[in-house]
Amino acid sequence: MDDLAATNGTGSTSAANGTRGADGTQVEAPAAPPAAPPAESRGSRAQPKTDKSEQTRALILETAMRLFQERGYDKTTMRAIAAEAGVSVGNAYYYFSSKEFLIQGFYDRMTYEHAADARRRLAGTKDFTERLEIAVSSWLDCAAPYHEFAAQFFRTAADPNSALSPFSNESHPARATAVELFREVLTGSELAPKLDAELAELLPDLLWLNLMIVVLYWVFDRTPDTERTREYVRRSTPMVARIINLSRYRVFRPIVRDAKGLIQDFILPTIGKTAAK
Amino acid sequence: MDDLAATNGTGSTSAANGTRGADGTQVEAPAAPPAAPPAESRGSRAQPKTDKSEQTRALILETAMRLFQERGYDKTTMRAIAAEAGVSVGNAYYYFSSKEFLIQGFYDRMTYEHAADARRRLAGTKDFTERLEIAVSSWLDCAAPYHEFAAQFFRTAADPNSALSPFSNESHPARATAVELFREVLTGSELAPKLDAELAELLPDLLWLNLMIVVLYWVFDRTPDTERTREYVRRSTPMVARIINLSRYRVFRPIVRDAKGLIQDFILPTIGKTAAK
DNA sequence: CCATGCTTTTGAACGCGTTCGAAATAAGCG
DNA sequence: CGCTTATTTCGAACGCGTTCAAAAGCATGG
Repeated sequence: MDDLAATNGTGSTSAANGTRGADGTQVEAPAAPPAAPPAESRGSRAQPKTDKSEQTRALILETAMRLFQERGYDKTTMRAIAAEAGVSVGNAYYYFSSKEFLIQGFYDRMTYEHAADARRRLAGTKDFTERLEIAVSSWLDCAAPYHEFAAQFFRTAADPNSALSPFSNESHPARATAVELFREVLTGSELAPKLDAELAELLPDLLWLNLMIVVLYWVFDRTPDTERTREYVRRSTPMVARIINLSRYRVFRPIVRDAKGLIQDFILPTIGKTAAK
Repeated sequence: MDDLAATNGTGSTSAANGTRGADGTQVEAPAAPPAAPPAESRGSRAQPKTDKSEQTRALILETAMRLFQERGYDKTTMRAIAAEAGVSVGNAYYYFSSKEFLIQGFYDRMTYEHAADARRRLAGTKDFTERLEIAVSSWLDCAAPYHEFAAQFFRTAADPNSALSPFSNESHPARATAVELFREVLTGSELAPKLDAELAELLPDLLWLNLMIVVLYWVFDRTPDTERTREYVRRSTPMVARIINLSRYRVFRPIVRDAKGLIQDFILPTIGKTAAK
């Protein structure tokens, strides 16, 4: 029960540590047009002044992420992280005000890798259903190595008191990155021009919500290689696409209008979109 | 911030200790047709043998629940519970294998009170939309005193590794109680006979899922008296009812059929319904 | 009456996340 | 260079959930 990472089924973006510079800052982005790097600044204690301090911070984060993957979240103690990184516990807390904030960095990176991987795989595909499935499947691939550990992350995300929750934390950079990806999923398809402009404006956020549901499913999925979740995505994606498509027809107008209002007034404001009324 | 219970709208089963037999088993059920009592047996360490042991167990649970309400979950330490109950920490762990299992009892009781309160308020109402809103609003009322504390519970529920999660724990008694309530919400309305039998079979679980969404919203709601959630319920309930109603019409047949399949194959099995295929 | 085997109870001890005052180091300044 | 101030590093210590070996109670039966 030591080498959990071995269950990773996907060949893509396999090296977890390789694509990272010695100073810990992102140096990859081989083919990712927009999308800013994680900018792992929030959640820290104080913005680092010197170079060396930035290095220490990065070192601690790298070490933590490596140990999380190797041993899981609970079994990775702050003392172990500090020891492995060659610093004191107090020093770790100087840069990360709690163990949870280390997850933040983890999640940010994964989201960024997901966006990059998805964009790579989306190139050339025009069909909306296919594009949506690619985007979601790409997430499953990128998240696969962290499945066990992700349960802990999800637990944290479900805590409204936590600053990490993608629901409550409005300026969560990872959320913005993911929503932007889904915007591209939509605009890059031949479905986009046919849709009501107002609805099209909401869709990226809704598709992100759809991803969150998949994530929920995935977290609870215990089948090998989360095969069941993959099946669920194969099955549910065409339905999601169909519902969106049907929204254009007359009969569905009133219900779509109501749903739009409900989402605009009650859902989006809650997840960060500040009254795009 | 001491008397949270004062905001509780329902006058039902007010005394925390009163309606409990000397042997600790439930003896209330003044007017609740089906619905088994919480049966706070699971999650314990070993089934108690003697009378005195059952008393000790009940005393610890009562004390814990009282302190949770008074101080919140995190600030209520196991040592404090033990001290307040007049036992040792080790003894508390003899009856409850972890602090989480104390929540179980808490949640079970709340669910039971909700079912009772909702049934009382449902009497005489036939309109499905109204009935659904009553059931959900009743939950909000019953849960109101525990809003702050509930965040912690939700966090626990979102952990797939926890035995408490209503999602992963198939035989969660609270879930069965709640689903049964929604079955009555449906069957007691004049909408029920008009629906497709197969769909009607799924609906109680789906309405419970709908409640879970409301709970999610509620947990994150920071407005006073969770007024925003109440508004959300007022707004979303008619829409849910309308969608169910529309499912009868021809145009919606194919999409409803697909959704039904998806739910049967992927959703219900995950939340405990063992392949009602 | 003691011996035996069970359930119940105890509280010291462990490992954890986290805090905090103080030491070490670096940076500005006359 | 010394002095002062800010930044960074340290590690002992605190309070927590949890564990465990041992003690205490308690029934049974010889």
